[in-house]
Amino acid sequence: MPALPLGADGKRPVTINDIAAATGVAASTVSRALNNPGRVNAATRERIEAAARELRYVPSSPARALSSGRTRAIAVLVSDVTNPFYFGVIRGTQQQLKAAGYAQLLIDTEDTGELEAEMLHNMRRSLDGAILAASRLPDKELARLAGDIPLVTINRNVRGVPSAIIDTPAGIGQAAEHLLSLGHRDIAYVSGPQRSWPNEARWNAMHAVADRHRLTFTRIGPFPSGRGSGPAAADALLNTGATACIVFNDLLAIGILQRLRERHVRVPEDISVVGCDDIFGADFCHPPLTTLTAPIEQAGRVAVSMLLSRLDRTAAPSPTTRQQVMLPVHLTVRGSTGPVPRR
Amino acid sequence: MPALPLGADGKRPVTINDIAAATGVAASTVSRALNNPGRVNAATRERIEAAARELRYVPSSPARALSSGRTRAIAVLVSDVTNPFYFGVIRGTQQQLKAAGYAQLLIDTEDTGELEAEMLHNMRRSLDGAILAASRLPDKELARLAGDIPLVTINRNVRGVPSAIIDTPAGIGQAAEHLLSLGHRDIAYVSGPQRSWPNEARWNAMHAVADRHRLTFTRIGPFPSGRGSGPAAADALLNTGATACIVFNDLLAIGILQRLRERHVRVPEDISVVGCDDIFGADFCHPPLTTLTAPIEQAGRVAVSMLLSRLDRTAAPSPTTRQQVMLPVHLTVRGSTGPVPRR
DNA sequence: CCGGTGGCGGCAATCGTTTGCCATCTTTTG
DNA sequence: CAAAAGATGGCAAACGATTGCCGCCACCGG
Repeated sequence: MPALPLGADGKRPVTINDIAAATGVAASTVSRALNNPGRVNAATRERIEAAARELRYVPSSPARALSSGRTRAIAVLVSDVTNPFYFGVIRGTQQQLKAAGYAQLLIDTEDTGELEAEMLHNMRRSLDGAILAASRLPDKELARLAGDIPLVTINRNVRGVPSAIIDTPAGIGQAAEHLLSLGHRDIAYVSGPQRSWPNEARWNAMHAVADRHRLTFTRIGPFPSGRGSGPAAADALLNTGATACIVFNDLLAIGILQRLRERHVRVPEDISVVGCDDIFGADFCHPPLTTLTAPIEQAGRVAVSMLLSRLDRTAAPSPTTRQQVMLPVHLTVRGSTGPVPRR
Repeated sequence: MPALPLGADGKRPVTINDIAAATGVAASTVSRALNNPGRVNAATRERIEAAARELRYVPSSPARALSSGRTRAIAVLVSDVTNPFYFGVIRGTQQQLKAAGYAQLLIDTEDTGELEAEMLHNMRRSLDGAILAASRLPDKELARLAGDIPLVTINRNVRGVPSAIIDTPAGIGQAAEHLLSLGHRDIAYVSGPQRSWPNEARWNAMHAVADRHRLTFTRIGPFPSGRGSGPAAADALLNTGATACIVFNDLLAIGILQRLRERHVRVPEDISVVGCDDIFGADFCHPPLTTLTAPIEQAGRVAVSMLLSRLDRTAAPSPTTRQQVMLPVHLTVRGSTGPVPRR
């Protein structure tokens, strides 16, 4: 006999066969009664269901996965579980997955593309699909992996891979207008990680605004997107002489705020700071951060919906579901932005 | 034929049999070569390994789980994924699990004991064990579940269930002494959720300090442990006339800080506030929060180690591993505490 | 009265591994 | 040199479900 049953308390877990024996039907009938109700007589089905309840039967997901090929597990890959941005993603996906009866496997890729690809490849067999929040993988490899296993990305636009995109670039427009209306002309973009797709998109959006107003915005960075990069970023920022900045994300912005405070640069009197995402903490840091509020949880939910709808569909291409869902953001003005300082 | 293989791109996933065929040995030998290297001749093993690499073989975890009874998956149950306290837990467990080759299943119990018990029961078959961070279950039921499936708790002391305990109560002593030395005599404890075990432990510790100094501390609450409870808690706090408080956790403390600010009560000039846990944000809220710094990630890592060591051990009771690991905390003094106001 | 049809249930194969047991061959030992 | 012991590999039975296919029975229409 292989490994002893989990319980350790002697009783072997209840299987479909126990129910079959208890009700005097075949195991196959039990399986059908439980999964495919229409296929079996109402009376026997009820007897079976009663027995199942009685014996506290719980189906074995490995066994089910083995024979059906579906594991009812979805992986959610984030580049760093401690980044509060992902809290929203985790929560949103968790909610929707639970509602659909799927398990959520959380994977931290530690910001490296190799680990990401490797984990994905290794778990391929035990997953029905995966959601990639902030993938660091090159487009090509991403497309290849999407052939291996159903994928949905968040904030990453790759041809052939469905995705939920938070339209922060559009918000950048609002943020820039906000700063311009306050009189700022020298605005800097504080860049996040180099391989990050949203990072490029945000800078492009800023650049477009600059062009429209016949201005030139500067860009500094790249910086890793943690609070730890705050000091370096803040110092670089001060060097540019800009009176305002838009920062890749709130985490970095908060780090900058802290450093500016240390250096006795007043925010917003001396310099205005705008973040992106509106993460936990953006409202109670000091000063409270003006930021682009992103519907992060919603993005998680949408990503799950897209993935599940792709799984249900029996390999039909289905033109009904969109391949890209764009989610709007809005500017939330708090205390970190103000009028341009007079020279 | 049941459900089509995942790939959708035609190629059936590589199995152990493909390797067997490629190398001219039996499937069982392949299995042994890969899992039990000593059991098979070095030369053939190498041939097998080469073939496995060549074919990019990845074992099917469901199949493995089915026959071996072990899934190599561990659930981590938290009561609310958005509570930053759990970020540390999630990260700590994630690290250690990944290192040991286990998958992490994250489950949000939404703060209800029923859901917690139900999820645990339903997933029992597909898990090797579970880590309960902040269980809301009664001791008795917890002990029962521990018979079903290997369990380790964090911050919860139940006879027979191993646990990693963060010794916040000891820290409470430090915090209280800190406040006493600043001249405070009227100190309140702002209570967290009623069913929370650490909550009681913290209050008991405070009570003990009060007794030692022949003082009486007041207790207000219970409050749900979110920032949303801040206003109610702050208002109740002001009613007590206390000049300082120790709050169940940082999240609630930050909520209180915000409300006090709204009501133009100055911190720490009018009232001092101490939190617990030192979560993300405690250092950059306003004013920065004096708090008990808890080794949360470490708790997660320790919990995983305890669990895994229990799993490895072939059902031996093993007196070597401790059943309780106590982790020390320390007081981190920041800006939210100061001398007692003069009347 | 007979063939067709549909409802219902059982049989058995299958999913991909692990593992107990046995067969063979090689070594060691007394 | 025979017998015991060890090394190595194969066979086949699990593990617990799902599902294609077949058989039985009842009912229906012509």
